[in-house]
Amino acid sequence: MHSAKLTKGLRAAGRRVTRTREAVLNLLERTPHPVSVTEIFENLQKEKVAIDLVTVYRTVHVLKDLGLVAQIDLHQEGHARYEIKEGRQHHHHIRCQLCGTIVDLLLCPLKKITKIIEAQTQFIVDDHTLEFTGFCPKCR
Amino acid sequence: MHSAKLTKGLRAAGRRVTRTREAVLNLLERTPHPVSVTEIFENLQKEKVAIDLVTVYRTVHVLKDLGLVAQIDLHQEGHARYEIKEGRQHHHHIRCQLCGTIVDLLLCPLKKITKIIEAQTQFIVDDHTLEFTGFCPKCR
DNA sequence: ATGTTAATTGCAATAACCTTGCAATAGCCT
DNA sequence: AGGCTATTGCAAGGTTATTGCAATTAACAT
Repeated sequence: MHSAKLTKGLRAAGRRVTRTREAVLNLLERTPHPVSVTEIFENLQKEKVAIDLVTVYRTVHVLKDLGLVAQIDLHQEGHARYEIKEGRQHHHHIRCQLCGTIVDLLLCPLKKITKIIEAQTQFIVDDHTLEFTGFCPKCR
Repeated sequence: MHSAKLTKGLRAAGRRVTRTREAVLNLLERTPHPVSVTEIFENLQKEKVAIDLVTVYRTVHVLKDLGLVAQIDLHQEGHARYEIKEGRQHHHHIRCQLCGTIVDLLLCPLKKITKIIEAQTQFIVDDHTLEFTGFCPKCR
């Protein structure tokens, strides 16, 4: 219910540990898939946590800057999602085109590919995004 | 300067061949990287093609529905891009984090992976998106 | 504990991107 | 050429995200 990483990170950045930051991070820790700002806001409201939507936007930015949370932009969704980074290995997602269910993929086939791309393009590769879409077991 | 595919596709869908649709498709055919709606609009204005921004939005939707154009959503850009599909093989992109340059990648390592993912998740995989980010030769 | 200082919050307003409603325009068919 | 109706331009509206500012509150010193 209380994150040492959060306190440490905020302090190191000259920022403050607040109720809202703990509430948002805690919600993300309990949520097993990437969630939108609106979903964070609505879920906190259900739990009677008083927070403004704007504060949620600002908070996910702070958590992202601290490296505690990752921003996930799924194809054609029109809004960002966020998921906890701490304690999770690098992974990608697959999303159902019909019901919107998002499932984690625990493999990433791109480590070897990166070197090939660097040789081909003369870029230094820093990051990548990968997403699959299709039909989930219920909708197929 | 005139696309048979466009005429054929539009007719088949009970739609009309118009000056603006030809102008947008033609611009995309001449542009070697994915462009935003605003870029399409500005480039056409430079070429003295009279067209409204709203019409550009509507036109890229039509071209996408016809399968002539692909929508590309790059990570954290906040707007869609579009590129010509006709005559181009399946590919992905790498984008420079500093100057924004987008370069095509002519390889796709995901065909084999798809089967593994289908076995793992019980999804039927329909599509995927892949994007690399990093630093281009000029900015590295 | 209490006061001081500055980061944070909530609210309203604004921005960016995209869509919709509707009258005027212009393809397309006969 | 004339008529039907898809398309366009303009204005308005929608959604997601950001910014300005006064009120609040965390953090620190006394």
